[in-house]
Amino acid sequence: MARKSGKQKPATKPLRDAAGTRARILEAAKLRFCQRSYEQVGVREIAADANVDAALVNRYFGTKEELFAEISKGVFNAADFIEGPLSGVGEYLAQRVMSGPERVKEGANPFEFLLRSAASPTASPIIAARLHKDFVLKLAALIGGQQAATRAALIASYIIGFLTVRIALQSPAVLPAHADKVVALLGSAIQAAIDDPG
Amino acid sequence: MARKSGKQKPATKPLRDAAGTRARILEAAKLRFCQRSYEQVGVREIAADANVDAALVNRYFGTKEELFAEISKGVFNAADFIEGPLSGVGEYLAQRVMSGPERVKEGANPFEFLLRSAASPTASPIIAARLHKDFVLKLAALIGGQQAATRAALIASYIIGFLTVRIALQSPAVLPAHADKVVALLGSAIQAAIDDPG
DNA sequence: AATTCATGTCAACAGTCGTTGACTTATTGG
DNA sequence: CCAATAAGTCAACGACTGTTGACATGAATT
Repeated sequence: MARKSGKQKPATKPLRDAAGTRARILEAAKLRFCQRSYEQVGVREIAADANVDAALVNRYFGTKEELFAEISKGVFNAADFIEGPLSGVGEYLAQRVMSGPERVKEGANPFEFLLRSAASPTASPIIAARLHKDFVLKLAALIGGQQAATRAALIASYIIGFLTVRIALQSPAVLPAHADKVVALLGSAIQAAIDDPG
Repeated sequence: MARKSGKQKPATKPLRDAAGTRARILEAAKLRFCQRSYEQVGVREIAADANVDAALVNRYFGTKEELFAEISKGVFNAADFIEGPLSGVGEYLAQRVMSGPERVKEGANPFEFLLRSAASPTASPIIAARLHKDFVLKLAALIGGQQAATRAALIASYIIGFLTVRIALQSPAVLPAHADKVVALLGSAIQAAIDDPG
């Protein structure tokens, strides 16, 4: 019953699947880079999570830096954050950011990925380019108006700062108990940057 | 003329001055920790800046972590940030943060020190405790009202996020050319957290 | 002046890191 | 069925790190 007898797809899954292991390495690395900084995530650690040898990581991606750059490509997705009319985006983003940490599923919060390695000399230029191209400019196009990129960057900075205080520093002043106040203030700050006439 | 002949103070400065070298190490370390993260600042590097041997650093401060903790004691000073009536604090802080990076003199921006090592597993608990005790709680006492600590932590998060985008990521969207817009939006966001009735 | 103690220097240990080359094993094509 | 190639493993290199103990040298006290 459990054994498939179909002829098209191989019944016995191949012990060696390049695309599969490559995907496993990518997934394991993404999770790790969302937890710790670029320097503090080791290739041996990533390899162990993906159940492969450490040498395979370099074999597939060249260097650790290239692996990081590969992951950063798919991390930011402005469309995933902005949906619906612009009027309620501030509160929506604030709520989503406030209730963030427990949602560590397949997606893996882009801003968590960012803030972990924002201070890394190797990783920060890579991250900065992604933030600008894949978030700031896209969000700027959505909100429009004068100096839209500057306003969009400010929105990104609000989110990054809050997640730094909440996740990295684990400040007791922004626990879930204070979610209402946080969402109200952070949400209106974001909304102010969106609605600003320029 | 140049040589002092007083008897009280030694005219020839001693080649070996424990307090002096200790201070030089502390100063050199503070500057380095404001530039890079805890892990990426080496004790040999600090020692070279202070013109001493690397072993002396451990001799004076025990471990690198204890040295970091020692520095973090004097970094935050809420009174240094908040001055005058509360009505103009938002814009004042925003302006100060916007024109920050070039002011790398003796003071060394506390938030620069913070954001560099916010993602370090070793340093972040130390920093988090200082931020809470020496900034959030003190600022909360100043602004008053309900949930003052939460509002103060939000103010800290705005500053941290902006400096992360501005200094660590060097975003082209928040260059000095856009200072007016940045100060207006960031300033009113901070002011909103201050004036909030609770 | 001689001894004692603080101050500074040197070399080395033990560990981790990214990376690489040689080797083994499985899969596929002829 | 055998050879060729892809996929995976293993061990090791070289460079770095924080830390420590033994040693040298300055200053200060008796």
